[in-house]
Amino acid sequence: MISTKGRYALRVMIDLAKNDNGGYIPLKDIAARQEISKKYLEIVVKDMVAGGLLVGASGKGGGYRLCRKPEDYTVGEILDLMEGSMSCVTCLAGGTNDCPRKTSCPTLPMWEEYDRMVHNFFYGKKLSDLLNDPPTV
Amino acid sequence: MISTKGRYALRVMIDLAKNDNGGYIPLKDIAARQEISKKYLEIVVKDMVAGGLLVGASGKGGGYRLCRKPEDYTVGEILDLMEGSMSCVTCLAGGTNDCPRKTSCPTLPMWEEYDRMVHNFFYGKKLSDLLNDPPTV
DNA sequence: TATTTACCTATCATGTCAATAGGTTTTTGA
DNA sequence: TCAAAAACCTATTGACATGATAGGTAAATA
Repeated sequence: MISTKGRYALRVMIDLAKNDNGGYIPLKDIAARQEISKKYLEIVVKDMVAGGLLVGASGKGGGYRLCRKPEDYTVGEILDLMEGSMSCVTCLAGGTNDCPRKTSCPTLPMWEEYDRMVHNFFYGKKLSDLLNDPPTV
Repeated sequence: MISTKGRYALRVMIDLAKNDNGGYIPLKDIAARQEISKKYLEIVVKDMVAGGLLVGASGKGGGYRLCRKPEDYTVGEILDLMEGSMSCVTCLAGGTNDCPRKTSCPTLPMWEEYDRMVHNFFYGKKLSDLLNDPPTV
C-alpha cells in the first residue's frame, strides 16, 4: 500500500510542475492548493530535498522548485525514495534476502516476478505522464 | 506489502496440497513442517475456513483439507481473502471511491491501471503453479 | 471415556502512520 | 536596517494494525 508520503510527494511534484513560474514556490501555496496540512508537508518535502528531487530556498521569496524537467523524473524513483521499500514481502525488502527458507521456498519466484513487474510499471511512468488532466469518466 | 497472514495462508495451502493423503491433516503437523506458531496459524486457518478455502474437522483424526483441486484455486482469491484489500491506495480500497478529488486527480488513472495489473497477475496464478520445486539458482 | 483435535475470546507488545507543536535559522525586500 | 517570510529542525502524540500469546470450550473418534 502506497502511504500518504508517497502520494503527497507525487502531488507536490505535479503541483510544482503545473505551477512552474521559473522561481521558487512557497510550501504554503502548495499546501493550500492541495489541501494538505503544511506542517505535514514539511516532513515530506524535507525527504524530497534530501533525496535530490527538489531544491529548497530559505528566506523571503524562497520556496521549492523542481531541479529537472518533468520528463526526467520517473514515478518509480519518487515512490522508492518516499516509501523506503516497494517490495511486497519482507524477504525481498532489505538488500539481502536472509530468509532461511529461500532456497526451498515455493512462493519466492512468484514474489520476485511480482516485484519486477511493479518496478517496471512505476519506472516506466514519467512525471510528465501525470500532467495531463485525467479523462472525464 | 503482503502480510504474514497472506503468506502463511499460501504456505498452508501448499503444504496441504503437497501432503494430501485423502484425509484430514492436523494443524500441529502443518505448523511443525512450516515452522510457524500453531497458535497463530489457528487464527489464519480460521479465516480460511470461513472464506471457503479449507474444510476443518474436529476431534481425533480431524484436521484440515483442501475442498477443491489445486488448479481450481487462484493465488488472487487467497490473498484477497486474507489481506482484506489488495489496493495500493486508500481511495480504491473500499468498494466506493468517495475521494472528493477523484474527478480531477491526476494520479488516479495510474493507480487504477496498477490495481488492474496486480489483480490480473495474482488471479492468473493458480495454487497448482506453486507446487513444483523452485529452480535452484 | 480419554485423547485428540478444531474452535473461541481475550489480551498484549511493538511498530508505523499521519499529524501536530513549537521553535531556530536564513534570506529578502521595503 | 530590520521585520516579515520562508525553509528547516526536533520532539511528541494518538490511532491503528500487526504478529503473536494465553487459556479455555466443544466435538469426535479410536
